[in-house]
Amino acid sequence: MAKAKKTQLDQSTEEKIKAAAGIVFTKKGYGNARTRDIAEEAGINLALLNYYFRSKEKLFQIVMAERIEKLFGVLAPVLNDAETTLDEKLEKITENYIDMLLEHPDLPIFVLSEIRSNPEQLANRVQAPKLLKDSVFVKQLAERRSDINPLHFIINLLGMNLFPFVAKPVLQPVLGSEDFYRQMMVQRKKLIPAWMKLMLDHG
Amino acid sequence: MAKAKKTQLDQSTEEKIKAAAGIVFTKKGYGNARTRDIAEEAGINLALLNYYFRSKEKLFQIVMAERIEKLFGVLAPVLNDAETTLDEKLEKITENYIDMLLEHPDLPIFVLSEIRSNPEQLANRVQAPKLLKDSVFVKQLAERRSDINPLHFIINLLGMNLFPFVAKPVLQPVLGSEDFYRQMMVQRKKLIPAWMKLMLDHG
DNA sequence: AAAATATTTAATCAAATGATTAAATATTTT
DNA sequence: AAAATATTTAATCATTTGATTAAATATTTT
Repeated sequence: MAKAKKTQLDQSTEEKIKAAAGIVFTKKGYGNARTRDIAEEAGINLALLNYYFRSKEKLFQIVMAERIEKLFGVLAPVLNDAETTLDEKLEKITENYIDMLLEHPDLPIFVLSEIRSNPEQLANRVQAPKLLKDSVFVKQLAERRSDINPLHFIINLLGMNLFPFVAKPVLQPVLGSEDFYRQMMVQRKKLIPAWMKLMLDHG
Repeated sequence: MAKAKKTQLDQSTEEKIKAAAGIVFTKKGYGNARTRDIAEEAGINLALLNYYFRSKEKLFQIVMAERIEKLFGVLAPVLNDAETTLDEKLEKITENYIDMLLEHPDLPIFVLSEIRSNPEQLANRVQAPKLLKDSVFVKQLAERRSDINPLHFIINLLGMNLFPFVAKPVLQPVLGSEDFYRQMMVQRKKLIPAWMKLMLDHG
């Protein structure tokens, strides 16, 4: 059998296709993406795509699983860290999200819009319920402000972090250059935790 | 010519098709939507769809123009109202948005995701720049807090209002029933202006 | 090197899908 | 009512697109 080299090539070509699929799916969405686009983006033959992954659908599932993990995987470790304070968690989540999203700006809109057009299949992959009920974060919040509904608080935190990326196609023209957009988001790394603390301390 | 009755039927059938297109496009997105789905949803023949609107693309443009107007048209009149205070504007925008979005929950994700997959054609239809630079709202904010960047402030306002709808497919399972989701959003009509005022008064 | 196995491609298929056509039916005008 | 016009449909076309096949090439094992 062709083992050593096979594995090497496998990885290389398979990864190339996966990466290309990620780019094309994320940019166009499942329905607008053509398998030929993906093959071209990967610099390979169309048949090869079906040789490695059985179908467009299968390839999409793999890409989507990675993306969901990337978008929501940031949360769990921070929310459940017993060593950090509530304030530190707000800072950490914001910094992690904005750093990551500056690298992958259309991740949120891609994941959320695909979930919308196929909720029964995708929505359950995000195990948000646990985090929002049993996490250390929720307990810390309850101790400090038992009158604040943790769900509202988390929606605000995620909204301030994710929304500017979801709305990027609309905001970009307002801001002009890509660079100025970036500056705004970097500013928010400090601002968002401050606003969130405001909600904790007053109101 | 068949004028009177023609116009009546025109309206009726044309509107039926447009409404059906709105439903199908909004639910599935352009790429995943089939013209046959739309025809079926409208209860008419496929050919009739092409008789009234030349193509899927043309029909989509019409639906999209309506949706963009619906999503962003709420803003301009309120932001430019010289008769209301800044605080009143925050309340008005929040109430308008949440009332409207409870009726059309997937409007934001639809519009934003279609803009993303076709920015060159759609992004410029939203004339956000003017509102965010010359509006009465921005002037009032500058008078009260010249140190606050109005763009950050508006992103926060829109994020708190729109994000829970953009993320609805993910939040819904957390909340359980549709009814509880609705309750949360109704609560936010009072909460969001309060949080925004907090940012104005402190920080 | 020969055999076995894995990888890649060009060519092709079959189904889905947007669009058209020609004919039938309904409505309006004269 | 007849003619003209508008509306609707069934059938069909042409293209796109996801997928397959059979053959060619490369790689690994023996």
